[in-house]
Formats: sequence, structure tokens, C-alpha cells
Amino acid sequence: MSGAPPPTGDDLVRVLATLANPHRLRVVAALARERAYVSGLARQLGISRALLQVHLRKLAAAGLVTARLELSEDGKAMNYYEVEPFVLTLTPAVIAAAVETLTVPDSGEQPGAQR
Amino acid sequence: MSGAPPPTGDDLVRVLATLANPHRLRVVAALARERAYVSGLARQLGISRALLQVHLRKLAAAGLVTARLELSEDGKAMNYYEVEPFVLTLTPAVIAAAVETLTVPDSGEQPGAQR
DNA sequence: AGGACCTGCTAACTTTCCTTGGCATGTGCA
DNA sequence: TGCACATGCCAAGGAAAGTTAGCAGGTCCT
Repeated sequence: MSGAPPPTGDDLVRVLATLANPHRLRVVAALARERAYVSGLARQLGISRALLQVHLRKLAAAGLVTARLELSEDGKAMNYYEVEPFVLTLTPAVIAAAVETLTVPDSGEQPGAQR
Repeated sequence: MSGAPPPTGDDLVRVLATLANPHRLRVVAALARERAYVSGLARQLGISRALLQVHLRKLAAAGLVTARLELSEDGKAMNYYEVEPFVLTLTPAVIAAAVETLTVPDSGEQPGAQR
């Protein structure tokens, strides 16, 4: 009835940690305008490919962007990235709900009930 | 016409970085239920006061919680914290807008136009 | 006076993240 | 063949964040 699915605590932390970086925000902003391939995006943002690779990987791991390997007309393999149309609403209430499903970093975590 | 004020890029990063931590999420969740003072909250969360202090300070710096110093009936100074009723909606579009106001960590940053 | 509360701070260690540079692979074209 | 462009990965140093332990101050009650 809401609009976005309730994120689990661990997912929330992962997404927030991923988004909490200027470079990654710029990447999302750039991809929101138009999809791009790695080398081109690196030039556009003025950062090294290696650095961009790391950031793209984290964004992909958080499910915020997706990669699509394509063959260009001249036969080169281009890895195109595009943003996932996510919608995340953050309020004390949704955080309180997400915290209920937070895994404890301590001993072994199993997906049972905590408390 | 929306609901929340458009966050500046730097503010966004700060808020996201602040929220991207299990301890701090737990703090927000606890305070969303009921306001609390430092020592009591530390006991409730099962962490040390020193650690909680650091996290509370970051949350306060991001404007997510506020502190209120009160004198209890028995004369003790209690520092009560409570959540700020924030509402943050995250989408590729709002991120693209926020990125426009991102400060470059490089030389001297002045609030002019970037690019 | 001593114990039980409350508050705050700092130094120091550990862990994680960020960033760079180099290396390896492949395709197309002059 | 050599250059330009694309992809990827890994090692290593530096910067930032998280965490602990300890110290110091205050009030109240027994």
C-alpha cells in the first residue's frame, strides 16, 4: 500500500553506505541522465578507470545500477551501466522498522529471530 | 509542491554517511520510540557511553537528533536526545539535483557554479 | 567518606575505505 | 606490427572511521 518495499536493516546500511560517497553520487547522477560505458564515464567524471570500477561495483552490489555488456558496431566489448529506478524514503519510522531486521556482527548470524 | 527541501550535495553525503551505520540506526530507532538520556540509552543498546557519545554527536551534527539538557528532580543533569522528524526521499533524480551543489574536495571551494 | 548515579573529554589502536599505478587481454585500423 | 581504445584485476600506501580504556567533573543518598 506504500510505494517502496520495506528494506531489511542490512540492506539499508549497505545502500546508505554506498550512496554516502561523492564519486558514487556523481556516477548515479551521470547515469540518471544517460547510460554510459566505463571508460567514457571515467573521462566524463575526470577519474581513473580503476577508481570508477570500484565505485561501480559497489553501486551494482547495492542494486543501484546494473551492467549490460554489449558489442559495439566496430566489435569492441562495451560494458554499459544504467541506474535502477530506485525510490527510498527515509524517516525515523522506516528506520525503526528496518532496525528490527539488523544482523548482529558478533558471533555467527543466522536468519532466525533475534532478541 | 514536494514535501522535503532539496538537500545540498554536501548535506546529502553527510546525512547518508551518518545513517550508514548499524549503531546509529539503532539509536535513531530507539529515539523514535522515546527520547532518552545518554547513559540510559547506552545501557538499553548495550554499548559503552563513549561510543554512544560519538555516534550521538554525528547524528546531531547531521541534524537528525537534538540534545536537550534537563535537570532531573533529584538535581542530576540529564542530557536528553530526541529524533528530528526528518523525511528524506532518495531517487536518481534527487541525487542528480543534489550533485549539482557538490563541493569539490580539491583546491579552495567557493559556492559558485561548478563544471 | 564512599558508592551510585549523571556528564564530558582525549589518546591510541584497529579496521575499513579510498586511491593510484601497473599489468594482462582483446579488437580494429593505418 | 604498432597505436588507440575497450575490458578487467591486484598490490600497496594513505586517509578516515570505529572502538576501547581511562581520566575528571558533578549531585545525591547512606
